[in-house]
Amino acid sequence: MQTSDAAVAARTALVDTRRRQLLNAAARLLGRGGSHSVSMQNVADEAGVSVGLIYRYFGNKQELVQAVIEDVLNEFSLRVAEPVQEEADPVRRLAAAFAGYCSVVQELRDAAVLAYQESKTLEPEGRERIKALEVESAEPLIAAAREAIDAGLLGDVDPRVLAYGLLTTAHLWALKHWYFSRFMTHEQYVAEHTALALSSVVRPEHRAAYSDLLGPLA
Amino acid sequence: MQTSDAAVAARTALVDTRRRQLLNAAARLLGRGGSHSVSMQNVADEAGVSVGLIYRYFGNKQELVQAVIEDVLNEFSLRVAEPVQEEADPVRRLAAAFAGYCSVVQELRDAAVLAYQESKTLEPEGRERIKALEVESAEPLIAAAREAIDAGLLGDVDPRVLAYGLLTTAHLWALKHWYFSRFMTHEQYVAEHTALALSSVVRPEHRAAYSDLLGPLA
Amino acid sequence: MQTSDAAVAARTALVDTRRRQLLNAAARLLGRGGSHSVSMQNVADEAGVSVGLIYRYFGNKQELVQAVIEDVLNEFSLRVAEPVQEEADPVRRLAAAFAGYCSVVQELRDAAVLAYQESKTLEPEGRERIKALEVESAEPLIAAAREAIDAGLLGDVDPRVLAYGLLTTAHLWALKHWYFSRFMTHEQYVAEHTALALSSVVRPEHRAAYSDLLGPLA
Amino acid sequence: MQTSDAAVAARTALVDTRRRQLLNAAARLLGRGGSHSVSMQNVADEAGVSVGLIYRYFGNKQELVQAVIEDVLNEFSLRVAEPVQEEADPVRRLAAAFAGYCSVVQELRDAAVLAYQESKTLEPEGRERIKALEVESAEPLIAAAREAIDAGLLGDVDPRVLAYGLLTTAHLWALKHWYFSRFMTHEQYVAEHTALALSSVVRPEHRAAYSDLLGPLA
DNA sequence: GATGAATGAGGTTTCATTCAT
DNA sequence: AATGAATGAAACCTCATTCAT
Repeated sequence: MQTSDAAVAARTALVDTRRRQLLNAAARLLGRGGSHSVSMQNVADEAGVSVGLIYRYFGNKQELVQAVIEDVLNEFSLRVAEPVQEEADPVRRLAAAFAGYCSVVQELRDAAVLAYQESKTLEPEGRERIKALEVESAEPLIAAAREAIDAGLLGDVDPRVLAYGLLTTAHLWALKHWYFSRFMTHEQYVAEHTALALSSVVRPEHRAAYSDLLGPLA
Repeated sequence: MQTSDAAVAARTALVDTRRRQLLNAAARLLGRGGSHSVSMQNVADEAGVSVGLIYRYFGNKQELVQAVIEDVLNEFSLRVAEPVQEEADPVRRLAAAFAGYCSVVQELRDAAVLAYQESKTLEPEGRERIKALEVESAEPLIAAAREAIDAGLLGDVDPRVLAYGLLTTAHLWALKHWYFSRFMTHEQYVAEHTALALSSVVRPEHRAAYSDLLGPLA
Repeated sequence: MQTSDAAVAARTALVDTRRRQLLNAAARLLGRGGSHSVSMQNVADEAGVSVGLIYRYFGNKQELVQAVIEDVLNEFSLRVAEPVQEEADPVRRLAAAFAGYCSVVQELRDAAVLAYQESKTLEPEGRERIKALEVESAEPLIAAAREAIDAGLLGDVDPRVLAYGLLTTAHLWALKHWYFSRFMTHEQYVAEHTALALSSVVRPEHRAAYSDLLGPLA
Repeated sequence: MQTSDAAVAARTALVDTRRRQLLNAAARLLGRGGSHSVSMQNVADEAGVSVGLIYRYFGNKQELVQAVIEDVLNEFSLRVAEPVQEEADPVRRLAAAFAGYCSVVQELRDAAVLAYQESKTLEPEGRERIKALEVESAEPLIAAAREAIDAGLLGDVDPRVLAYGLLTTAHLWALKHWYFSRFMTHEQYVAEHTALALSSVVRPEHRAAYSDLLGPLA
């Protein structure tokens, strides 16, 4: 039936809208007051709905928290994929992916970090899913690193170690923002860490080609 | 009076013992079940004492949590100071300090990381004290980096950025231990990150002198 | 919208009902077992609701206790206003106001007195509000006394001293009810104290006019 | 045995000293912070002894509180007895007894009142003993009133009603001291209430004899 | 006699969750 | 679909009381 189809579509759309509305509200609260301020009542108030309604879209609080974290991790994957595809050179792809991570972190700041921390309170099953998503979100970096190594552009290094190091460096800004912002901007932070990371692995014979990324360490 | 003196000494010793007992119990719980599992009842049970007793040694829960975090941070400072003093060469001092951090992280693992995260729930005043301790615990690294730079051993880099990068790398093992332990030991992790960090900043003309630290990236 | 209006009205009514239900429960407990027996659990049980619900209507225990006391004081003001307005003669107005106080005391008995006593445990701000309400509730008595003095019906006396003396005399029945009830009824108590108070201040030349109030002391 | 006798005497003296020390400490706390501030720990601190020691002199907290109240009531009896004996005239004896009460109240202020209030938390048996003591402490007033009535000095009034009224008036200063002290001193308060009470009951033909007590109401 | 560390029941408060409307 | 009043388990904290020293 057409009506039924339309109704189903409308319902699905509403479900998505509501879920998004609630996830955003929760993320906003996380950013503002830390995990401590995420109560079901607060989420409801922040989203402008009733407490009861949350339970029509998320089975319980854990499911909501899990969804918020997965949402952030998905944002990472999405926001990194695009800049990566535009770069042909694998080293520049690596740098672009790192810059992508950094921009998501800068944007979501507290929410990004706090979402992580909350993960200790989740069920093992949910934790596994989050770990998987995290590994997945690191893939573009690992892939770029591996290709650069295979192309002989980088020295002998484990691509996973390199990639995770960059990923953590991206988060470091959110975690220690209170310290770094005393003496540098986020742009400087990204540039300096890009230079540091690349200068450690780019083979001497290719350094000249990336002098724009390596800066004074070229 | 001997008795009085002895009594006072005994009391002081007891206070210290109890505080340590409670801090350890809390740290153990943090490591096992995350901040979520640190209730006063749980700490009491874990320490084998009654709830009420905790309040003779810590004014309230926040004070206890604050003390746990400060305790961990002090442990960092202590454990890093020693290896650093034994090295004459500033670059090796940097490496030794990093290794010191890593060994504390390895030992306290979860407690180290989770203690940090909990800090979001503390009072601003306490947070400031923790930040100060953290900056202080990074000092040996920053000092070593600065001396190495002044000695012309390292390239042009901000010693604070370098130092905090290493500090975070040390924590990274605790945070992503579930990932890295799949394919490397903690020793390999330390060695590889030491090599990565140094190879990015040691001037080409001095690389040969540190080939033992730089490994394949030498 | 009708529904909305009706809903709002229903909610307001519910809020009022619940507050009253809880205030009454607390007052009942005060009367029965003293302030000692007013625990949130007891209030909840007495009112037939859950503990948590109390916190939807009162922010914390102090607010509840404060509200109970203010409620009693308001009852005094209300119950005294009416009989006072019906009397044209200021001396009779004074007597009517006193009788009004006494009847409230008789009805609320213990709650009335205990509510007072509890006030020592309140915040300074709340205490001030209670004092203000108390002074306010004494106003009708003071006003009547002042008019009677101005009309030359009473001797030279401070109307505030006279009024507060009567107010306390009213409370005295609640406080020492266990003593007086051995040998007199509440009606006799009111009559005797009315006579005592008036005979001390009514000028000799007007005593005859109030012989019904003065009784044997006329 | 002499030694034994002396030892017993010394022990008894110590017991009395300690009891007094603790009662005074408790009374001081009552006066300062209300019944709320009377915890065994606070009493111990205030008295400069350990918590455990209190239990060698009072079986439990209730016994201590009971003793504090009885102590205050005894103070009333003692302090009223003396001035009463010095007056030959029964009306002046009544006034002297009232003044005695007032001076104890003024001295013990809060403790006097708060001691009463606490009584609701005591065991029925203890309450009865307190009531008995209270009635007893009112005896001098009642006796004086009765004699004055028998001597034809006062009008037809129940001596118990008159006596208890005066007793409450004495307490009124402690209870509403915050109000009265705005516009009168304690001396004025005592004088005015003495005048009020006497003018209500002294027979017209004897008023002249007590014009010093009756003041402007003479 | 005296101490004060230790206990644990009981009080206040919060918050995830349910359910009648 | 949506509401929010109601619940009650569980958290934090206090304090009367005991007992080894």
